[in-house]
Amino acid sequence: MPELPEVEVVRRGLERWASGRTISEVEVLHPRAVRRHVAGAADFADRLRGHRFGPARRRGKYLWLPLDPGFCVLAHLGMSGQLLIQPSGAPDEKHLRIRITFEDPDAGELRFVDQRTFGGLSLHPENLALHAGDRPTAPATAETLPDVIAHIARDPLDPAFDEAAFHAALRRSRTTIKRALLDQSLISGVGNIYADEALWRARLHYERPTASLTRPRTTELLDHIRDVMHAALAVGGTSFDSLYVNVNGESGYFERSLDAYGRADEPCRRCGTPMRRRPWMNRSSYYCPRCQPPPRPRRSLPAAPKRAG
DNA sequence: ACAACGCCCTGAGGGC
DNA sequence: TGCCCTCAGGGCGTTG
Repeated sequence: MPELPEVEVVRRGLERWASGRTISEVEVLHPRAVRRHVAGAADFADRLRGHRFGPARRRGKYLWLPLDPGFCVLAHLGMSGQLLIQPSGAPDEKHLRIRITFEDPDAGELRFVDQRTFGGLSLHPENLALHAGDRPTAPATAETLPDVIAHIARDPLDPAFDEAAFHAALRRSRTTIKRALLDQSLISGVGNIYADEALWRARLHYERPTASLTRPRTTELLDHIRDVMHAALAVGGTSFDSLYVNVNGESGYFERSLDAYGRADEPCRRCGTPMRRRPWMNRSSYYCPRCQPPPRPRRSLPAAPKRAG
């Protein structure tokens, strides 16, 4: 389940093994892998052929490689997607969906492998854009963004992440904290696993109303998100120094270092209380019932917080 | 406008 | 052995 740290590791691998290469051929083996490319698989292949990949970029869980100025190939790994560099002629993976070969025969080939087909590749214009979450008064940056992900907010590791704007959005919103963390238009790169980890570290229950968070609490939560992501990056970032673009969503970090996710009935690493799993939004939330007590129910539906001045 | 739900998809694993 | 059910869940289109 690739979240920001895993996707960043893939970006680094692409930067090393794909950027600067010129594409010779593209083979789409499953149409669903290019479903976001509305013009279809043949058009996708035709428009890539002969172009050269620029530097690998990332926004949240999205990756892209610029081609000619003005357009780019965008990738999302979904749940199970992998981008691999394999030697030419290596046996096809069972769930190989797209193969991109390079003019340099020694460069191997770039493969998109995806069991569950939630991920995919597509071609898009790349525009100068005022990014979601940016202050209108912020100085214009020279950054460009694929048009279809202009709504994706910056991630918490981005130096330009606007913490004040994020906190203001939390105060304004009538939702709960975990929903907000998974809302990629508010903050990007956080998925179910890192949300549960950061909430455990911050001792916040997943149903805590966002409007009740103080600014210091928001800052603390963001710091925990950054810490857990940096820890995952430190582990995952070490294993891509081969011909593989490491993509495996399971960076090894999972088994060893998770404090909340997947630990139902196991003792909380802080207080020993058995951890709980609760069904939540067609998925699961893991938390410690003692360290992360549920918020007290409101007498009535909370009105949007009004603050004078 | 905003919040929340349902669907897309495949394979692993459990129960019987 | 095999069948059916549940679970994993990011993002987007639809509904409320």
